[in-house]
Amino acid sequence: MHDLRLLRERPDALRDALRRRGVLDTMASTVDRAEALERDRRACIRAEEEKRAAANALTQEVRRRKQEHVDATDLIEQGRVLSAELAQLESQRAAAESAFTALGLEFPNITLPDVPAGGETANVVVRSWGTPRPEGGIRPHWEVAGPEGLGILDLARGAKVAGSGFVAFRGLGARLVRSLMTFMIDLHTREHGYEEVWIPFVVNRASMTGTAQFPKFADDQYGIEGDDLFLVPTAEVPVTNLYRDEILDAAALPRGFVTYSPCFRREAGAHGKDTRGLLRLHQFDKVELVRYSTPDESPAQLELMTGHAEAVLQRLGLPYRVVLLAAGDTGFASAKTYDLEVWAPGVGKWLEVSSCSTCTDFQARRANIRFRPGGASKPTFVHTLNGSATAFPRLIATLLEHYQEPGGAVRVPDVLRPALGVDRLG
RNA sequence: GGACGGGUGGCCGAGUGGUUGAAGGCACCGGUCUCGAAAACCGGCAUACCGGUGAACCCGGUAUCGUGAGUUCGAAUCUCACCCCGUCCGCCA
Repeated sequence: MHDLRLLRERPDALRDALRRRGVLDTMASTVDRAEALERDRRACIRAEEEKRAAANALTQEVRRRKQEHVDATDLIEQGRVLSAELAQLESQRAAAESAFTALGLEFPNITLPDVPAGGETANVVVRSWGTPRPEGGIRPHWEVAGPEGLGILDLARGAKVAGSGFVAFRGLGARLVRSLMTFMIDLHTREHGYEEVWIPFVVNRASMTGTAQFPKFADDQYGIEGDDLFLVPTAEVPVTNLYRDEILDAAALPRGFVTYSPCFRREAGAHGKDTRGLLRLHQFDKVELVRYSTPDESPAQLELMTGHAEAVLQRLGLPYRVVLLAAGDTGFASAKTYDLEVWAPGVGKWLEVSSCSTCTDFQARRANIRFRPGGASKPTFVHTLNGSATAFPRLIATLLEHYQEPGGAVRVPDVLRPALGVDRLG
């Protein structure tokens, strides 16, 4: 959600932002309707407040007469009429208001000026690190990890107990997951200054709306039967909502939180696309970074946080590239996003293992997260940022492929050896 | 899940139908006093929205006492539903 005054004061700027995302055509009528509703809403407010002022004055007069023991039945009758008219206006305004608010939630964030316009093809590789390993002779991770190979990944039994898109890690595979969690959280707390948090893995509707999964992406979420609760699609939701409806201490900004969580996604509409092995799951694990910042500092904070995510890949020795997403490929809540992609020589593709975004004040408005700049002045919205650092399954896939040896064994990077207890798999 | 108690401004805490946006206290800000500080005293101290020439300042209006709905000319105060907190019971990792 933006400052909805934008709609009133600079509708062209809003239209331009939608054009850069390539959604202006589909949203044009939404903009028009929102503008009309906003006019209605304000007209209603004026009329209603005028009438209410009259009703309040009348009430005072009734009270005065009663104190003086003068008959007030005529005024009470007038009040009754006013009150009925008021109820009429109120419901009219409430209708316009809720329609307007609902529409407001449909608008994506406005991308920053340095984000290229256009769709996926306009994405820009801004830098890369390490040397991608050539594809020749490297088997895809699902072959080396499966029951015929290392036996650390059990796709069939994961599917049996839950369904396709759910996996079981076994033995050193399970231990690898646990090692990654420890490695990443330790890195971010000890070297990057993040506060570690452990959070609920289910959230309520308000939290989902705060970070903008709702209402637009409700179909992608798992809901819990009988309760108005939802499995977290990313730890960004509970962590960003930790400070919903609060005013933060300006002196404590910027600040960062790191957490582990499983992530649950229905992936509605993504069936059949890159679904082999660990490429796309309904449940996966991830270490997530969330930062709160003042508006001034947030662009630099995005660079900083992206660097923190990159550090994970560098420590693991995995070649990667940093991609600045074009406006049309940038997530709904994000104003600017860098994807981190690691080369997977077995699959022969760059795999996205991290997505680092600044949501500017978009989520902060929805979730009402503010800070008081310079002591006494009015509270303003913080900027929220989030980034995976990193997601496990695709990272495991690239580890299994990048460090694969001719016989199918896999070398373990140094940083994981202490926690894993071995220096090679197989 | 059951029973009872409770949710009032940054905090504590009065207030059971009518100048109550809300007593009092604390905290905070400004001032007087003081060499300075403390104490004391004086004053200030919510937010959002609508409008007054779409700035700042100021002025008028409206809303807000957990949330929503209802009763009433009028609701912090009465009714209902829901949410949250506490205590006890049950159940349970």
